[in-house]
Parts: sequence; C-alpha cells; structure tokens
Amino acid sequence: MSVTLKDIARKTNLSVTTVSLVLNKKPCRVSENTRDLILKTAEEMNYYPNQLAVGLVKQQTNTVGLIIPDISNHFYSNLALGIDAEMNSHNKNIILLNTDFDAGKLVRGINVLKSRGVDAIILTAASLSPKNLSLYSDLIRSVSVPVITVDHYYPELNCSAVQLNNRKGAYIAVKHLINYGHTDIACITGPKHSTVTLERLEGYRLAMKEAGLPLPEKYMFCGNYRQEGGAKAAEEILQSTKATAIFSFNDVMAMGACQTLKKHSISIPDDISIVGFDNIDFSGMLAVPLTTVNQPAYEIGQEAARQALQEIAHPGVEKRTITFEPHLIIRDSTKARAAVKD
Amino acid sequence: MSVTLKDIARKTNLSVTTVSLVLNKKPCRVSENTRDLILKTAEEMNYYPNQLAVGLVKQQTNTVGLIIPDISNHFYSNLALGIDAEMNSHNKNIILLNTDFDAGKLVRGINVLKSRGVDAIILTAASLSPKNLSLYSDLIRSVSVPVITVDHYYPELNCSAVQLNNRKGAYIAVKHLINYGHTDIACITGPKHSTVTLERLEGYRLAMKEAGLPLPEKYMFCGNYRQEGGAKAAEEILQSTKATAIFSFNDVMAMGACQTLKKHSISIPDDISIVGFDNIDFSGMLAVPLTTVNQPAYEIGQEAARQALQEIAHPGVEKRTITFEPHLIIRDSTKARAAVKD
DNA sequence: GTGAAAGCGCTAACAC
DNA sequence: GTGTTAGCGCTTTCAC
Repeated sequence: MSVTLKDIARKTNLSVTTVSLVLNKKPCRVSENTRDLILKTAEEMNYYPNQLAVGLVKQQTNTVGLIIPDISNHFYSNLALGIDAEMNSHNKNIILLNTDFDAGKLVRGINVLKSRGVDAIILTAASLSPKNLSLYSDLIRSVSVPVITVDHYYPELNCSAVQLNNRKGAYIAVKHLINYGHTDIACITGPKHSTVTLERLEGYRLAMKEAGLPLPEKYMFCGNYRQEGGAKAAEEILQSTKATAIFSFNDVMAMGACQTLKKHSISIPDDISIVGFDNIDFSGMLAVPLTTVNQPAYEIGQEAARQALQEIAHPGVEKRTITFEPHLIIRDSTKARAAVKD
Repeated sequence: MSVTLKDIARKTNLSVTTVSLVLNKKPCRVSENTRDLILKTAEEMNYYPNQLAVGLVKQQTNTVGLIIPDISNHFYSNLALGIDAEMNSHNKNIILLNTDFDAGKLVRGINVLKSRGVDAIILTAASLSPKNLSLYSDLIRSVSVPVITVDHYYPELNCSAVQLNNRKGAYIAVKHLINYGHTDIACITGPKHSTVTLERLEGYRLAMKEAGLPLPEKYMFCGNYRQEGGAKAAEEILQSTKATAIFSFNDVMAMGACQTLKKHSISIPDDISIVGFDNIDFSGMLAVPLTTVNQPAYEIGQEAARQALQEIAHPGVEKRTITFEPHLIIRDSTKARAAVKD
C-alpha cells in the first residue's frame, strides 16, 4: 500500500488538513517550521497523492481520453505524439483507446472515458452511418466535458474541431494529375460515411468538373484506409478501368496499390501515376517516392490538445474549428501522361 | 454531472446498497421485481459507475500503464496495439506515457502511474546509465503492482520480461553479411546503456569473432534508434571507414543511413550492403527493400499484456522471462561482396 | 430480502 | 496557525 496523507499526519503529529494544505502549496497560514517538517517527511516517505481520491473530490482527473482508429497507422501515431507532448507539458496524461475503425468500440469508448472522469475527450476519425450518427450525436452531447473532434467534422456535433482542409487537399492532388494531362483518374476512397472521405471526394469531383472531365462512378473505389484495402482496390482498377492515374485517399492505401501494380509489372509513373494523402514519414522513401498531400499530423495533434486545454481551463470558452491548409509534395510517382493512345 | 447510484436509489425508493448489489451482479438475495426495476432504471438513466470511486474502494482500477519511448516509431506503435488489443478484451484501458527516450520522464512516469493506481505497468526500452540503474531499480521495487519489462532486461529488477533474443538476432544478421563475403562491417548501435543495444552488440561481436574478423572500435557508431541518428552515423561511416556493409540496430536508423548513402550516390547493395532490425511494415517497400531481422512487435505486446493480466489476477504467480526468437528476412539491400579490392 | 454505516484518500468550508 | 467535519461515489460488513 502506498503512503497516504494520514501516514504523514500521524508521523508529524499534525492533522491531515494541515498536511494537505502544505503539500498543495495553498496560500495559507502555516508556520515555517511545520511546513518544513511536513515537506521533509513527505519527501522521506516518498509521498505521492492518490489521484483517484483527488479526482473524486476535485472532479478533475488531469486525464484526457484519446480515441483513435489505429495507433499503428503513422498518421495517427504522430497525431497521438503531438497530443501527448502538449498534454504532458501540462501534467495531463492520456488514456488511449484504439477502435480498430469499429463504431461500436467508439461508442463504448466514449462511455468508458466518461466513467473514468476524463477532463476532455479527443476523438479522431469517426466514420458513421446516418443511423449511427444520431446515436453518436446524442452521446457526444451527453458528455459534460469538452470534446474535440479531429479528422472528421459533423456540424450538428457542436464541439470544437481540428481538421485539414480535405476538400482543398484532394483538389490540388487531382488538379496536379490533370495538369499532367491525365483524364482517366481513378480514386481509392475511405469508408463511405467518413466525412474525411466525403470531403476529399468533393475535392476530387470539383477538380474533375472544372476540367470538364467526366465523373464515372466506376472510377471510384471504396477502400478502408488500410494497406490491403489499397491493394484490393488497385486490382479492381486494373480490371475494370483504363485509368492512367490513381488518387488514393491516404498514403497507406497508396502503398498497397503500389504493391499491386508492381505485382502486375506496371510501372509507376510510366504506366500509371499515383498520388497519396498524408505524407507519412516513409512516403518519400518508397521504391518510387510518393507524390502526396501533406498533412501535419503532429501539429494537428498539438493544436487539438491546446484547444482541449483551453476548454478545460475556461469552460465557457468559444468552440472553434481550426483548419490546416494542405500542400502538395511532388515526388516521383506522378508524371505527365505520355501520349493520348487511341 | 453524471448519474450516480444515489440517483437510481432515490428514483426507485431503494437503498444504495441494493442498487449496487444488483448492478454488480452479486450472487445475492434480491427479488426478481426489484432487480428488474433497478436494471431498467439504470438503463434508462444511462448509468455508468464512476470508476474513480470504484477504484478507490476496490484498489483496482482496470487501468494499465504503458511507458514507451516513441509512439511514432512503428515498432512501438505495433507493440502498443498488441497490448491494447489484449487489455481491451479484458476490459482494461491503457494510460500511455511517451518518454521521448528521456530517463527523467521515465522515472516521473512510473511515479505518475503509481499515483494513478494502475493495476500493472508495462515498461519498454529503458536505457539507463549505471548511476540511474540503481535509482530505477529501487523505484521498480517500490511499485506494488506487477511490472513487465519489454525490450530491455536487467536481472536485478526481478520482474517478468518479454523480449526478443537480441543477441541471436544480431548474430544472424552479421553472419549473413559475413557469408556474403563482407569483412569490413560497421554497425550503428543505439544508446550505450540500453540493454537491447548491449545484447545486439554481443551478437555482432560473436559473429565477427567466430569468423576470425577484427573488431575495431571505430567500426561501431552510436546512434539513437531514430532516423536522423542513422543518417548521421552513416556520414561518419563514409568518412572514417572503408566498410562494405552496415548493420543498423533498427530499421528506422537503417532508413536514415539509406538516405545518406543515396545523397552520396552510393549504391545499395552494390557498393554497400545494409541490414536492419525490426522488420517494420515499410522496410519491404523501400526503394531498396531492406534485409532485416524480424521482430514480432504485436505479438510481443500481446504476450506482455497476457503476463500482466496473469500477475494481476494471481498476485503470487511466478515471474517469467518470455523470449521470442528472431529470424532474418533477406531482401535486396544485401549482396555478396563483389571482389576483394586491394 | 433490504438498509445503515463505515471507509477508500483526499479537499475544503468552517470552527477554534 | 491548526483541527474538525463533511462529502466526492462507491463497496462491503453487519444488522434487521
């Protein structure tokens, strides 16, 4: 058993109150002598306050909940790193929940965090069917602490959000392909109901439309933001389209797609150009360095953490939507289309 | 404020005790009627027990502390994923602490976790100077809950450990280079005091010695398990050695080294062979797919979590050291040495 | 079958 | 300056 306030009180022949007062550096009226005594014995006994008890009475735990779909995904782990760094410098810790992209786990996770009395919840990448959305929305509303959504945005949620301008990101990616003369541009999306997916889809559509290019449904392939999803989608693209370019909604799926293309001995970028999204660390070190849309995960995490800290410190403070602007990083996986074959 | 037992008791005109009994499915004597009533109203009011209060009285929080040097490193994030998956299926959550490879943060972290009443601590990759080691050792001993060390092993700690056979891993990596005819083999290590580093160094030394090769100190370069450390070490290798092969103590540093070599227009594997350690997801997708020693991060995490769960459930249970055996994955970054130049 | 009361370790209002 | 007391939300012993 750990050493408690009571132990120190007993040892020093003082009351628990006095000890608590001193140890919490309360601006108070305790004599130098007793203060020193208490400080010294606390040190000697290696006292650390029981945070469960503190949390219970203060209704504040210095704990923040972080819900993430897949911590092994580089984008999310960097996001988590940024959040942890910021929280850590404010003496707050993180409870990490990995949902595996499972909406059920997400919902359970929120309840778990509530019951653990976290001071705020940072929520990433929920992908919800319309049916789940209202459930989710009610749930979020029932959380009495600040909720910050990252990487997804539903206006009805009425909480602060940190996100990338996904629409623009997709737009510049596709525009880049169009500028290179591509007209048959397939895309590998994420799950249909994810707002990130929807926003990127909008950007893709906008760029195509502006260029007067057709938008055949059959050029859009539904992935899952995971490598094998990208690999599978690429197979389908090869079978059912004559695309000369692929826009993958994230880098990890782009890598999966690269593997498929390699398997079929299709050259990137000579036969097919490919552009990703996220700019994860390794995208520049691939066999063919990947052209991609930069998304500053660490900074997004930091900003989300800062907003959470703000809302914890000043409960009434205004909700904000913080949007990061993307930029394109052109590497070797995209190339001007050779010549119009027909 | 959340709904409490008291709220339910009031609503149902029953006592807090009865409500608690029912909600905890205690094998008890409550009439069907009251039981149903309680269950129903709890459901209606969306009751979730306050885990702080539960933890305080039960001295068990269903929380496990995880201390990791760098969650953005693929090896550690996969480790975390394995741990989380296993814990999650036992209704336990994780408090994640990122130390940034900083021994001070590690020590503070352990105290933080203690004061939060975690049921166990899983501790990865501590790299400690002899001076810090005794401090650390005392600290670990002062923790009254199970501690599982992962990816580092100090016999004096007297707690369960899960690890890779690092010595063998390094041995087979270097042996592979030797079999390919290399004799000038540089290595990029981790921080000096890390036991993982020491063990891999032993394996390196053993393989060299067995082959009757010299072991010049100046062929060993101290890295930090990070990309830029690998890049820097490779610069030094180029300047001060005539190595034809590099054994990097992890993949991330190997990638840094690859970048340096590329910058200097040195071909891998034609001019220099390179072998890494970890087999992180991307190592097979690099410009030159990396030969590396496989380390099953997810499984190691799972196993660590299982051992933690065992020790939580059965406090007296025997401590164990679980060792995973490595194997070499040969890809394109290593090649037989062309010809002896002299 | 059900409830009262004590106590987990702490903070904070109030008394002295 | 210092101590008493109540209470945070829960479990658990014991009494009825």
